[in-house]
Amino acid sequence: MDQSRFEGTTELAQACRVCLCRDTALFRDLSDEELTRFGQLQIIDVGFSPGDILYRQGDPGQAVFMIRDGLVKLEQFLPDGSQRIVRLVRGGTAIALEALLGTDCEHQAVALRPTSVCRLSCEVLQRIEGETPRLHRQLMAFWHASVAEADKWLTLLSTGSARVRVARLLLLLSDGEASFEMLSREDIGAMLGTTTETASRIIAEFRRDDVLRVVGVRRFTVNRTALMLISGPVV
Amino acid sequence: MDQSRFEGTTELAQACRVCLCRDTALFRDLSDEELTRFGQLQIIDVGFSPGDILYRQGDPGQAVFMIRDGLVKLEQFLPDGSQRIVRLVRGGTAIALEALLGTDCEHQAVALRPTSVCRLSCEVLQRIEGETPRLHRQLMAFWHASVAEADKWLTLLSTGSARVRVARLLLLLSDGEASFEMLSREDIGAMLGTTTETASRIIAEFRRDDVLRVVGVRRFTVNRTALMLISGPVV
DNA sequence: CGTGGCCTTGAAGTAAATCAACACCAGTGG
DNA sequence: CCACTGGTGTTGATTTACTTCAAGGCCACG
Repeated sequence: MDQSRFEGTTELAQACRVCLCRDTALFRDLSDEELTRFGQLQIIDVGFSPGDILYRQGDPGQAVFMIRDGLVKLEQFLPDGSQRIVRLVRGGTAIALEALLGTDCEHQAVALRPTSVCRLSCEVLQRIEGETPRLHRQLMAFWHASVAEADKWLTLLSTGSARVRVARLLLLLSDGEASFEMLSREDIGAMLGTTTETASRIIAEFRRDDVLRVVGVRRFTVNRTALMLISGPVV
Repeated sequence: MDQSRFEGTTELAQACRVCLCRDTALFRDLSDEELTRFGQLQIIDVGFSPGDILYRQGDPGQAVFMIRDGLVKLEQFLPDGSQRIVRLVRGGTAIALEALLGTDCEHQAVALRPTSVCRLSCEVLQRIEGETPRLHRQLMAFWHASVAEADKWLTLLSTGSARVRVARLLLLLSDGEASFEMLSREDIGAMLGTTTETASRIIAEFRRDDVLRVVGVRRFTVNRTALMLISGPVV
């Protein structure tokens, strides 16, 4: 928030035309004419550093956030103060969609890596939505992605032994890339529903067994086939 | 499926006008005129008995199901054959929403109690959607409900000790009603990510401690204050 | 050169899985 | 009617997995 690296409303039709959003996201289906028209509206480009809070649980929902690049955790707090990370989101994801329904924010969103975001004010989105039904399909796709991701976390990251769950998480984190930046043990615990100690122990074990290899500060490569063996008793 | 108790396409504008859907659900915002118009379309009223499968994971998504009454579990299978119940849904919920996006069914839906359902074919819904933007808001509300429920399950039913999770589940199951019908220990295990034995042991313990009381075959009443004490170290 | 934050590790205790047996009941067929 | 069966729930004994509590290491940072 306070540590935002850049922020502005400058010529957004222009910005969106070139930015990632154009290809992957919300306005993909809009014509150039429409884009130009909406460009006048309040769409704000924001940057966050690791640890920055995009919004807090219970905040009035006034905007949807379109992640352009980076990594963000969505966490929920229980009445007793404990917390659980319910999802990680990367570039191409829309979060705080509940704002469109006038609901308060249901999660706290915290950047885990340097992250750039489009902040789309709700009123604007609702206006656009009324005018261009094509946006609906896109919005539905984002809703769908949220549900699918939530279900995936439940089945993959909350089922089975801690060892299996860590393996599955590492597979997800390392997906596609050659190496990846490890998260804090505390976050891993909060994602898997374990203590930080068990997360640490299992990761240490994976390193000893050469399933994980250190390639830099907090950077690792994984042995995907080994992880798949651990994660799924595929018989 | 084969055990459907009733099924038909009879005068649906009429049916919807009187059925629960009218008040709680998808077409709540439509005018009578619109309802009549859509009544000609393919909306099928189906009944299921406990154990019946509404649809299977991987089925081509051709329809959205609006639960009118009853109880349905949504489960996902892991490659190794194990499974996890990701949500329970009751009357007033829409499921298989992913069908609207042309995706295959992501869950298997199984009735746990006698259940009545409106089956809304996708093409129809999409056509209606194009004509009446008001339906969007309603659809978004259903998407939102799915995400919110999924997140709730993750935070409440997959976090903490088995005892705490069982307590939270019982609070959810008994919500509002004086007594409720207990689910099989196997299903409870599949919801909480435990074995059936631990589910059984904890429920037996709750009975011994008078937190649960038997009031009929598979029917129980709960001591909600006791459960709340167990479920949340609310300090 | 401390200091604080994160990670690791150990030892001990506890919670849950596992394996196995049995009770209970509804349904089935003698 | 009884004996048999399969499904579901309960319970016990044992092993294993995880938490808890505690200590110490490592490293970035002031």
